[in-house]
Amino acid sequence: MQRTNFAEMACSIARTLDVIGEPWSPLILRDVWAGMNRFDQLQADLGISRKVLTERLNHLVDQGVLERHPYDRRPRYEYRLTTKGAELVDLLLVMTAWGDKWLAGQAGPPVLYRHHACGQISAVDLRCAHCGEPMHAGDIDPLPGPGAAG
Amino acid sequence: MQRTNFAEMACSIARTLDVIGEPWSPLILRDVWAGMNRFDQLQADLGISRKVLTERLNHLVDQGVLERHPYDRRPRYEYRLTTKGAELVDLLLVMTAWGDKWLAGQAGPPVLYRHHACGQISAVDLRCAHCGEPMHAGDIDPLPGPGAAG
DNA sequence: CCTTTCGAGTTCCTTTAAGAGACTCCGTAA
DNA sequence: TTACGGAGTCTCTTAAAGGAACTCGAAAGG
Repeated sequence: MQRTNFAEMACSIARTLDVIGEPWSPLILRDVWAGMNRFDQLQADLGISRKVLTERLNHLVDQGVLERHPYDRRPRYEYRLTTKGAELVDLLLVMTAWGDKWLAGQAGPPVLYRHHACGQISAVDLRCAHCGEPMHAGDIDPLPGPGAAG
Repeated sequence: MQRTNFAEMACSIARTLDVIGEPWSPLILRDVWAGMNRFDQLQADLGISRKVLTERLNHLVDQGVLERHPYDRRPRYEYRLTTKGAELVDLLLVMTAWGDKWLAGQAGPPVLYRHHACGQISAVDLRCAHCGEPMHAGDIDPLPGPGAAG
C-alpha cells in the first residue's frame, strides 16, 4: 500500500502512530521490554518475517525508541529501550488494561503485572497530572494548542 | 499484504491491536470522540480513501467500539462511541501525552486538554489502580496469568 | 587451512491491502 | 422528472507483508 504519512499531521496521536503505528511495532516493543533483545529471539517469538523485523527495528532505532548495543566482536547487536522508548511502554500498559477488561473473556488475562510499590497484582489507571483525579474520555475538553495547524 | 492475525494471540496488547491497530483506526476514533459522527465528515477531515473508511467503520462496529445511529428516514447513520469505545480513548490520551512530550518540538502541542475536575490544562499520568502510586515500565514485573498460553 | 556454525540481516517472489477517483443507490426537494 | 446529498461500492494502480532461500563475517574445530 502507498501509505499516508502521519508524521506531518498536526496531531500528537498521528505522530505517535508514525513511530509505533505500523503492524508489529508495539509487539516488538513489548518483547524488548520483556528482555528479548536479539534479532533471532524476536523473530522466533513473534513469528514475524525477517524482512519486516529488520524494517521495524531500523525504524524504531531511527526514531530513538530503541538503541543498538554491540555484544560481540562480530557485528552483533542487542536492542534496548531508550528513555523515550521506555515511556512508550505506558501505552502498552493501557492497551493491556483495556484488552484484559474487554477481550480476555472467561480465561482471564494472559499476563498479570505486579506493582513494585505495593506488591499487588494491579493495572494502570489514568489520573490528571495536575490534580490527581481520574482523567478519562468524558472528563476533558480539547482546546487548540500552540502547535495547532493553520 | 497478507497480514498476521493478532486476535488469536494470548496477549492483550496483540488483541487490542486487532481491534484498533490498523492504519487510520485510532484517528477515526479520535474524530468520532471529537464529534465527527458522519461518513463524509470523517472522510473529508482525514483525507482517507472512502473504501478504507468503510472497512474501518465496519470493523469498529463489529468489534463493539462504535455504534450506528440512524438520523434520517433515509438510510443515514451517525457513528458514536460505545462504552467499550470510550474507554479506548484512554489509549489516545496516553498517545497524546507521549507525542506532546517527544514529538511536538518548538511549536508545542497541537491540542490541549482541560480537565473538568480541576479546570486546568493537563495531561494524563499513569497510576496503580490499587495503591495510587505511579505505575510505569520500570515499576512492575509481568507474571503469567490465568489466560496464559499453553 | 578448510570447513562449520551462528547470528543478523538481505533478496526475491507471491499475495493482499491502501490510495484515488469514478460510479451507484435511494429517498427528498425543487 | 429532474436534481441533489449522503453513504457507500467498484476498479485499477502501487506498495507493503509473508515466506523462504541466500549472504556475510567472525570464530571454532579438526
